[in-house]
Amino acid sequence: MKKRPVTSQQVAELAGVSQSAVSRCFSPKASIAPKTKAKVLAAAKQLGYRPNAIARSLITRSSRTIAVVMSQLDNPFYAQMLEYASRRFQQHGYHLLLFMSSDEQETTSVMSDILQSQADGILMLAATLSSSLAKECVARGIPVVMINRTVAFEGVSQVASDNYHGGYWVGCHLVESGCERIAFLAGLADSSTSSQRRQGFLDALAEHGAACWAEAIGDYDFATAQAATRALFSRDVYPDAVFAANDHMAIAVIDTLKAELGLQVPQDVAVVGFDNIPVAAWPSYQLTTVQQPIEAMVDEATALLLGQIASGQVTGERKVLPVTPIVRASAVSGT
Amino acid sequence: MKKRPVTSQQVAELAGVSQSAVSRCFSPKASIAPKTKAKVLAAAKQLGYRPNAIARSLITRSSRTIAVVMSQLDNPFYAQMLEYASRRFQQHGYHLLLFMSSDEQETTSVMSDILQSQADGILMLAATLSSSLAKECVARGIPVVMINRTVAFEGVSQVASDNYHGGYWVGCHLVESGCERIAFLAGLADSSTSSQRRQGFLDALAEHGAACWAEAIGDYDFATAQAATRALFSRDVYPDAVFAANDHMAIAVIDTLKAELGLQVPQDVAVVGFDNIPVAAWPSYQLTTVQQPIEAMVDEATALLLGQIASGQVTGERKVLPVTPIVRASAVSGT
DNA sequence: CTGTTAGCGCCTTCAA
DNA sequence: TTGAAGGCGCTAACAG
Repeated sequence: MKKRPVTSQQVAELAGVSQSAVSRCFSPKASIAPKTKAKVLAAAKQLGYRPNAIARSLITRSSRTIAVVMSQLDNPFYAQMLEYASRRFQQHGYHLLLFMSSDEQETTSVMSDILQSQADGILMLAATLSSSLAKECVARGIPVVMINRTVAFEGVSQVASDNYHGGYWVGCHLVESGCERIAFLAGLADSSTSSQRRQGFLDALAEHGAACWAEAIGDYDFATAQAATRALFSRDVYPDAVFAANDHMAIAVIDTLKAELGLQVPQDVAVVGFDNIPVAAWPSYQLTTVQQPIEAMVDEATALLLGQIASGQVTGERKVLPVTPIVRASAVSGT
Repeated sequence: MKKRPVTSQQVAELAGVSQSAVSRCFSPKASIAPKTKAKVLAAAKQLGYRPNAIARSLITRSSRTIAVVMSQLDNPFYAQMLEYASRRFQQHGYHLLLFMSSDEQETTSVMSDILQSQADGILMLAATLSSSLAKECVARGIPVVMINRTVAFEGVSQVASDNYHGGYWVGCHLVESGCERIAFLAGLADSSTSSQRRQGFLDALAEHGAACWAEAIGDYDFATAQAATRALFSRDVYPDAVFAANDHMAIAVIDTLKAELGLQVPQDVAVVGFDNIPVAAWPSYQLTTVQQPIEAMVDEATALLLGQIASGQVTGERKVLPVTPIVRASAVSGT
């Protein structure tokens, strides 16, 4: 059966001091005589005492907890982000409460749980928030940082990589490589990442006097991207280059081209992705892509959250971090 | 600045009832007159009241939180598990507190945080616990369930797939396919998963009058597995089959064989993995493997944790779930 | 530096 | 069914 945990009161009795003396021994900044501290720690060890973080939170009004809302963990890009974020916050004495939410409706119910959980801050990884919910967080003074997603509301902070210039680079690279029938495979229709990458890409083509030859939607999903690829290549004249809005889909494109359509990459079709997930570097793919600075993005988000928590001010800041083109075999210059 | 949240006291005043009446409106099983409840809910909505879960936990002594300890999130197999587990617990009104821990030493410090967090249960995904720590959890009545890892201590529950028979099947399959120089690529040396798979595999070979031709260690890591592959194939006579202890490494083997060594799979070398991660099904790999029942494993772990939390009894149970061979092109019968 | 005294926001007996 | 009262385990003034 569940035993009642040891309390600071019991430690105090054993050590022959007051309960608050025990409390002070476990608060970094409290002043306590070394001698009493030793007595208390001895008693605590003997009883197996651990401070109750719940009780502490109640009075300090700080749970030292960050709620993380994610939409997909099957994309290694976001899995990496989560792992790094967890370690980062752990370093600062914060813990992550994980919530999965696929759509905005689910997010609403999840946010209710988050608000009750008294999380000190909210980190959204590729998940969106309705503006009414965002408003409530701001009203309550809970900082929210969104990574790679945009919300039309003042007060929530946003961290993103420079999707526009990433897309722009891809456009330039493909045109300069001599490609003439360039297709774009979009991610989720309503995601800012996909539309910004697309816009930069289209602008680059336009500046070179070129245009996008075909477009399709892959929803950032493997199977959907495969279907889209089949559609794009179903006619006699097909694209000689595909820019997929992320690596996950680019891999799907390459596999479909090679295995189903008997086409070579990059000889027949050049393929470019976005993210630079580990798979992109594998010998079988050698995917040319645009690297997002995962760690820098998380560092920025961490700083934003912790800063706002410390100051008690929620400020809707926007950070855009530079991306890095990675040229591999799937789309080389001069193909 | 951070506003003080609305309390049940304030709601009570606005509704003209006592604070305990408000409390009862937010407890499912409490009895309350419909009329009062309506008044209270109206007042609560007007003020934007949300019950404070921290305060509730303090008195109910239940945080409705499960601590999850993971070692690697870059292996999609465990990312999938985490996602599914999160949704599963969410359904039951529990939330996950995420902790990353690479080695047993780090686990020790992480466990200290977990114990303080008052988590109602602990789920370990491919992470190990020292027996002293396990002992402490049991002593405190906190149920622990480990997935795919073993600990030499009574009291913690364990869920695993049938690694032995999975390995056994692989051994049979490769011998029956006519392979004669079969190599094994181990995962982490001290992991039960790797050693059980190996044992089943060796037993199968022995029963067929065969033996393992070579062994190497890949630590469940991509780069290490690549290096191991180079070593295995550095001599004139090299293996005609490789059984990698998981898919992640099997993919590394295939890539290294194809890209660096100019060998064909399965014509020159048959390759088999373990897990059946999504990548295994991709056209470029078509990896023959042994599928672990992810959802069944998590369901089992969930049931064990919630059952023990409900009963207040921690019982060290062991569940072994059946695996499913998946034959794809990387190692077919009669090669 | 130490003990005493109030609560943090809520649940839960106990009477009414 | 409802209100009043007493904590849950701890931190944070305040005196001493």
